Amino acid sequence: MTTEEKIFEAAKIVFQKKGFAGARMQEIADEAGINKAMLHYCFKNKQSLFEAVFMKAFSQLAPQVNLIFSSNESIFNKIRQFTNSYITFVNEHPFLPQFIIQEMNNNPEFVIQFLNNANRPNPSLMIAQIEKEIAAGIIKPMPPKQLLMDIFSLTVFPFAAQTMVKGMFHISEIEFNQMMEERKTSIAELIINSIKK
Amino acid sequence: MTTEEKIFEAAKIVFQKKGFAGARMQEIADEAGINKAMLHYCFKNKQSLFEAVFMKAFSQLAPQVNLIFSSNESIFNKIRQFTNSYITFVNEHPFLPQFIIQEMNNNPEFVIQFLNNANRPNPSLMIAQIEKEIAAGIIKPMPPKQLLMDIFSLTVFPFAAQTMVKGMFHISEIEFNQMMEERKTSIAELIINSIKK
DNA sequence: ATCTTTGTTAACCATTTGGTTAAACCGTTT
DNA sequence: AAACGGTTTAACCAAATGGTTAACAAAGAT
Repeated sequence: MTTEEKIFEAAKIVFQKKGFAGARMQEIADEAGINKAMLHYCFKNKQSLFEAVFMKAFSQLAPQVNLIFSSNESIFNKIRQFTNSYITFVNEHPFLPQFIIQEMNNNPEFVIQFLNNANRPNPSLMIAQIEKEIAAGIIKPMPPKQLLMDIFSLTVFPFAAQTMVKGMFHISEIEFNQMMEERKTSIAELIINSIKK
Repeated sequence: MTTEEKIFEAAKIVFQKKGFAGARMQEIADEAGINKAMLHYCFKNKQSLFEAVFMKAFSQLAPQVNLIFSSNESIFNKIRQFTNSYITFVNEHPFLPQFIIQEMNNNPEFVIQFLNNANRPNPSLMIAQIEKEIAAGIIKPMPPKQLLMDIFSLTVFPFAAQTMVKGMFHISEIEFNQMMEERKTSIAELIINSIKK
């Protein structure tokens, strides 16, 4: 692993744990096991190091979302694929959703950047498909954006609110993961049942 | 409004916008229109000012959650009441959910404090009721915690991920609020439909 | 061998930031 | 009006923090 990679991995850990404002350059250096000056040798400054980490995180997650938006499957199968693949992915990167949501709320200017990102989540195709399937009488009439919001909510929220969920239900990491495993299919069936005519 | 109240309100605004680490005492003082030294005259330090704000926020939100947990209604009516009253409440405090989730993730030690809070959300009664109604054949068999997670996810997530949702759907504040208004009933019916035998 | 480029570090610097202090302000009491 | 108490402020301070510098090491290139 090159020094730059070591720094990047360390920055990922620290930024995801503390957020942009809470992260300390020294802590990142310690985590990477190198001198603080190296951070500025490899990356311009805190901001650009953060942006590198954030954009990488986002561009890992975005394609997962686009799976549901642009495949040729029926709505039902898209939903099944999405909940499954999204939860599988996030299980291996459990801090990504809360990290992205938090930093987007704190630095709304990022929203502009991510809207220009090449593989940004683009819901318009999916919305069109929903409208078509409603018109065809396959699913019940409903605002497409609400359906998308339902899917995202059920899938993403438990990860975003992980700490609180674990605390409130008194469950361990392992039990939490088991619940998420169950949700891979239960969420999809919940949604499908509710929209199927 | 007393000076202490002015400070508290200003702190609420700044902490909710920037988080604990991102907030600056000077910015809070400016927002309150008073001298920085007054902050330390009224509150011991940044940490204790933050805790006051956070605990107030939490103790405003927690009772809303307990509505669903401890009333004597049927599950169906509890769900209807909860989605409605929670969304109504959060519409007037739109930053509370993301604030609480964010700071809980960043300072997990708060989870301990909030678990000792008198009016903490305590799901055990609700879980017992769900189990009873399953046994009675009123609702379909399912893990009670999953049902609670579904309810929370659908209700809280759109607020917690507000900035991203607005950005992805290209919707304004007003359209967002309209969507949330619709969700007051649509979420409840979605859940009820899915669990009703 | 030595020159050059790249990688790495310890020490340093400027600014920001949370927090303090001592004096001023102001309404109330005497 | 003088003394007193709580309130408010300008100026100040020490520590933390992001960032820089200049020296040093390692590895190729000539």
